[in-house]
Amino acid sequence: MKASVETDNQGRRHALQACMEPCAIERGMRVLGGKWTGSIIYHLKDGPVRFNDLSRMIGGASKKMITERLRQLEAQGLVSRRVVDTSPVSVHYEITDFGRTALGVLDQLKEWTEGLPKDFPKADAA
Amino acid sequence: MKASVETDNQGRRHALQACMEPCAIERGMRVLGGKWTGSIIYHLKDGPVRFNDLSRMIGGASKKMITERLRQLEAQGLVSRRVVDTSPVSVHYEITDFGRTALGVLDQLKEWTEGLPKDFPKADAA
DNA sequence: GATTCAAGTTACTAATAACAACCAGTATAT
DNA sequence: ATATACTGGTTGTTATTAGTAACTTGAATC
Repeated sequence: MKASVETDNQGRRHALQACMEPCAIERGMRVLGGKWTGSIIYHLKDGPVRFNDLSRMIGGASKKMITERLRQLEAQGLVSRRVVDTSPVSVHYEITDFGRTALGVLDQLKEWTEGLPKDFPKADAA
Repeated sequence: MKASVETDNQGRRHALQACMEPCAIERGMRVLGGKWTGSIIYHLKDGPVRFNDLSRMIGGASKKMITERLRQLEAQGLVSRRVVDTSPVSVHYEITDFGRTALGVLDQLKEWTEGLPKDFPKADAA
């Protein structure tokens, strides 16, 4: 099942098993790889978090981005949204069981990243 | 080492361990999560591949994207580029030992994605 | 002599991400 | 009482990124 390229009897090259629709890696990245998506899921792993708290925890991301990603994750069933009738109302975001299945990937990514050289990426590797 | 939010004695909320610089998940995603980056690395895992072949294998990506990603991966040391003096010249891209350290993450992502429901993401989950 | 291949570039357009400022409504601090 | 901080977002506008198709130079093949 691996992609390859062959030369036919007329010297023309054709791809076999080409990923014409994005293959697994790519599809997965589009679910988890959006900017801040991984961080959001990861910050929800220990329990529900309120919108503004999440926004505070993920320092670099604007509220707009947080909102967009949460909506997307909610639509995909990785995260659930619950409005609590306090005053002022609070909104809790919680990871779903389905969302938890992604934590393994994120854990491993985190571990990999933490093993990178401290100066990575290097200055010349814009 | 987990992020949290606390309320101080004046009722003000502050983030602890906030990810002011992008945290590990986010930094990792920026290395591996660029569009097509994961696919490229993954397609190099079985040995060197030539530019146009790679381009053929990754059907959805334009040559421009492939070029850009390869340059970036090369600058970061995950992939190496070698010009072979054939006629016409061919250019081989090969994953480095360092690049191989990322394969674990990609493998797990691939597995996770393949376990997703066939209709994922659902039509209403734009 | 026209096409095919190599490995890319170039020019241009579409989609995403970025921030800061703002909104309504409530609660607390001075 | 009034100013500020809180709630969970939205709006407007500007960067940055991704996208395509067409083109390039030079050698080999039909």
